Parts: sequence; structure tokens; C-alpha cells
Amino acid sequence: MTEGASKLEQVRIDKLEKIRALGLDPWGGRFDDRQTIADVASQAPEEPGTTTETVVRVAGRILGLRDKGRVVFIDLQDKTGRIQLFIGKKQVGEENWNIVGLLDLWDLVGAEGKLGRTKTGEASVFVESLTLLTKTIAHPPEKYHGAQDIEIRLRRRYLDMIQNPEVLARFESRAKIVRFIREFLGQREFVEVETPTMHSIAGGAAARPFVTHHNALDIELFMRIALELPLKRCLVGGVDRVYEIGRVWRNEGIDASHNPEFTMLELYEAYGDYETMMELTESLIVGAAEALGNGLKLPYGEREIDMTRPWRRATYDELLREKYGFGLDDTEQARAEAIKREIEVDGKHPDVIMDALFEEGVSDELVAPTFVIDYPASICPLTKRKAGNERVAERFELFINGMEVANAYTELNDPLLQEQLFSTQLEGQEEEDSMAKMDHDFIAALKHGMPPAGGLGIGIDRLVMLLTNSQTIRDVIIFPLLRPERGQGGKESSEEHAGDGEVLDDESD
RNA sequence: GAGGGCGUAGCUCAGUCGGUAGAGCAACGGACUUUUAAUCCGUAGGUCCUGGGUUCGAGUCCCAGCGCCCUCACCA
Repeated sequence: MTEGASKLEQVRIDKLEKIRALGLDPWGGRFDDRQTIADVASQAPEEPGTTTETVVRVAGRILGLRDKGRVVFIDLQDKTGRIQLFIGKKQVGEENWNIVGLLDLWDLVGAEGKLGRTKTGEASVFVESLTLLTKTIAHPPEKYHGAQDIEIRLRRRYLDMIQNPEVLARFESRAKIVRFIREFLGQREFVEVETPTMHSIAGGAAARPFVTHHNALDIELFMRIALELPLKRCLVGGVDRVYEIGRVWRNEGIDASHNPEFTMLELYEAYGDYETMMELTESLIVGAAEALGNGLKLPYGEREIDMTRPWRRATYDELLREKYGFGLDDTEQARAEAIKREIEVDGKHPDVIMDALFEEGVSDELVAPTFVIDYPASICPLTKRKAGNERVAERFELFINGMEVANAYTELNDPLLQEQLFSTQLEGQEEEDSMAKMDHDFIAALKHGMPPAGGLGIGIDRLVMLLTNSQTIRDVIIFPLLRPERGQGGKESSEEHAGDGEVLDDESD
């Protein structure tokens, strides 16, 4: 028996020799001039029991196989859809019929034949020639329910994609959204750049980084948590409209809206400000929604989200007052409210307490797209203070369905203030929870003159969730992080492996 | 990180009060030239997540561990 093969797999492995005995390669090869199954199916005649003279050529995976003796029906699936193959013993000839006898569910085959419709009305290819393209060894999941277990579906996403066409469709939507964004920004003359993903200072956001090590340089490096600082250096260099779409890593918890690695869009527009960014954000997201062609009233779970422009704009202070009846500067009332809600207040800066209240009571309830503008300056160390009101910063966050989708600033370009803010850590904040991490090299860049600019960050995964009615981030990340399975790596399992002799013991039968 | 739930055949799931493990699909052998979750006859298939414990006896009860899911906390 072949090593590692289950009994069910062994049955299929044994068929490989029979296939070779027919002079065929079980792993197939090039198959030219195929048409998509959706295309072919749409050309099938209306009338049941008819066959056209149109010869079609399709390839795909066998998802259904009904053996009626001297006729076999196969449901063939490709990315675009499914069609039935009708294979009659007499019609197809001995050579092809021999192949039919060795087929299993989930094998990949190509077929050529006349397009028609069976008596029972099923669009079918009446096969004249059959090509085995790849034999499958693994036993497929149950044909009707498929693999239901979420763990299997995530770990073996390919199974999920094969048995649930909407899974593949969702990733195609994601690709469409990203393609739209690149086209949109290209039209506005933004330049796409790729900046380093390993930083010696993990700046630009408040998050715990992943740590790694470069051997030759013998230095500690951090996987980036934001794209911000390198892109602003590009602004200094004269790339006055610049963006990057890239992966960032944050060493935090995992749940329905958080994956340790996710994709950010960040862009910077010289001579703009956060007002400029609001217009751009609306145009970009509405454009992306339109690119999917599902209109602007988006179903999301039990709700409908109306994306029609213009979107509401409300100040942070205003929204606090709406919810709690007090504003940004009513620190005593905020403290009392926080204690009532069992929010930790000891040793915390009043604005940090205020922000906790904002996140708990306000932002969760913003369902329709809402720009929350003018944040407390103290929690925005990379943002320009508002002209005439130093208390707040020119920042907005866009909330849709209670989820933060975008974050934008009028960028701080005063190197002296920036240096000061980098060295001021708010009381009660851990270093890792602060955006204020001193980056001398970045300050040096600002000293050469960064133009006034608007900057914007959008979480692509969350945007895709919203536009594809996905309830968890794992539905839009093709291989979300899971703990490795036993024996597949990871510290514990490798330690276990060091001690066992399983591999050597296998000779016994 | 805390609390709760789940883990049985390749897959989908049953398994009563603790008494030697069940079905459907898939597989294997056979019948069938218009089926479509095809049908019919027959056969085979189990580390009941892992390791302990209680018991005459554990899939079932207890303890520990592993994995996944949900809620909460941190975070976008």
C-alpha cells in the first residue's frame, strides 16, 4: 500500500495503472480551445430532446456522476457554471468508454460533443470524445451537503471553493474592488509604490507588531503595522499623489473583524486636506460599490445600508452630545459616565476616557455611512491641529454599520511639533498602544519640507466585507490564519515529533 | 486572556438510563441507453479528538490537554 494513503485513496491509486494501461496519462496535459461552461450552457437549444450540430469543447471537474449502465451522466463544473455530459456507450466508442469506467467524482476531464438538451430538459453535451485531464486521489466530501465543518472549509479553502460557488464569487468581487481602486486612483494620477514591510520602528498606528530578525545584519525588525510613514517620505520626495495597497500585520486578537494580517490602502494627496479626502473617500467607495453592479442600497445581514451620497458629516463633539448629553470638554461628566459603564479610568488621560466612551456608545450605532470629524488632538499625534481650534485635530473616521472603514487626516507637516508629539506619551497609555513612537529618520524627512496634504487609510478587507455582505473577515481573506494542525509545525507538535518513532514504525504491515 | 458550546466511518449526521458502534451519501461487486441528491440487490469500511480516572463494563460519567466555533476583553 502506498505510504499515507487511506483505503479509499488506495482504490483510486490502483486505477492509475489501469489508466496507464490504456496508454493515457492520469495527470493530463494541455487542452486547447475550450469554451466556458456558462457560455456553452447559454447556447443550448430550448426544446427538450433536441441536439444541435454545434460542437462544443469544455473542461472541468466532475461534481456528479450517474451511471445508468450503457449511458452515464456527468455534471461538469468550471469557474463559470455547470453543464451535464451525456455519454452513451454506443455513441462514444470503445476507447472513450474505457475511460468512463475509470472516472471518479472530482476528477478533471475535458469533453467534446454536440450541444443539446435531454428529454428531461437538461442542457447537455452529447459527448463524442472524452479526455482525462487529472485523476483525483483524495476522496471528496459528501456530494449533497459538502464539507460543512468551518474548520475544514477554512483550512482547505479549495474544497470550500469547489463546493460553494459563492465563495469563489466573493473572491472575484474582492479582485474587482481592488482593480477598481487602482483604476480610480490611476485616473486621478496617483502613483502606486511598494514600501518596505519590515521596519526597524513599527510606526504610523497604535498596535502591537510582530517581531522578526535579520540574520546577516543581526537586527530586530518589526513587520509593518501601517503604510503611513514611508508614504509621507514619498510626499517629501515630490511624489505628490501616492498610494500603496499592501499587507500589514498586527499582533492582536482574532475575531470576526480582525485577522493578524490584513490589507490596507493608504494614499496621500499633496496640497489637499481632510476635506479633500472626504470627497475622495465617498467617490472611491461609491465607485467600488457600483463596480460590483449591485446598486447602492446594500443588504448587510438583517440590515440595508444606503450608500447614496452625500454622506452624513458630524463632529466628534456633536455625536458625544447626542449620545451622552455632554461634550468633549466635560471631562468630569465623562469620567462619571465611564465609571458607570465599568470602563477603566485610573491614570488615564481624559481624552482616552472620552474615546473609550465614543467607541462604546457612539461609533457602534453609526449604520449609514458617517464621517466623524474633528477628533481630540491629543489622540492624533500625526494630524494637523484645526486652524483656530487647537483642541481638535483635522481627522475623520468613516463608520459604516458600526465598523471603522476609513481613517483620514490633514497630515501634520510641522517637524518640530511632530518631534514633540512623538516624545509625548499620554499618561496611562502603554508604549505599544500609542502612535507616538519616536522616528528620527521620519522627522529628518519632514525637516526637508513635506507639502500640506490629505491622507487616507482604508481597510480593504472590511470594505470588501461591507460590499459583499460578508459577516466575518474570514469570508474575504482567502487563507485566514488558523493555529497549525498537529504534526504540521508549531512549537508543541515539533517537540512531540522529536520523541516519537511513528515514521519508522510504519513498516509493520 | 476569560466564559460557554462542539469533536463518532472519507463526508453529513444519529447514538436513549453506562451494557460489545448506527444510517444516508461516497467506495467496492452486480443490474439498468434520457438520468439529475437516479433507482434496485449485495459487500466492506471505526484511534468514537488525545491521555488519565471512576466502574464488572465508558462514545456516554469525572479530570487534564489539543483543535474549532460563539460571546467578552485588546485591536482596524
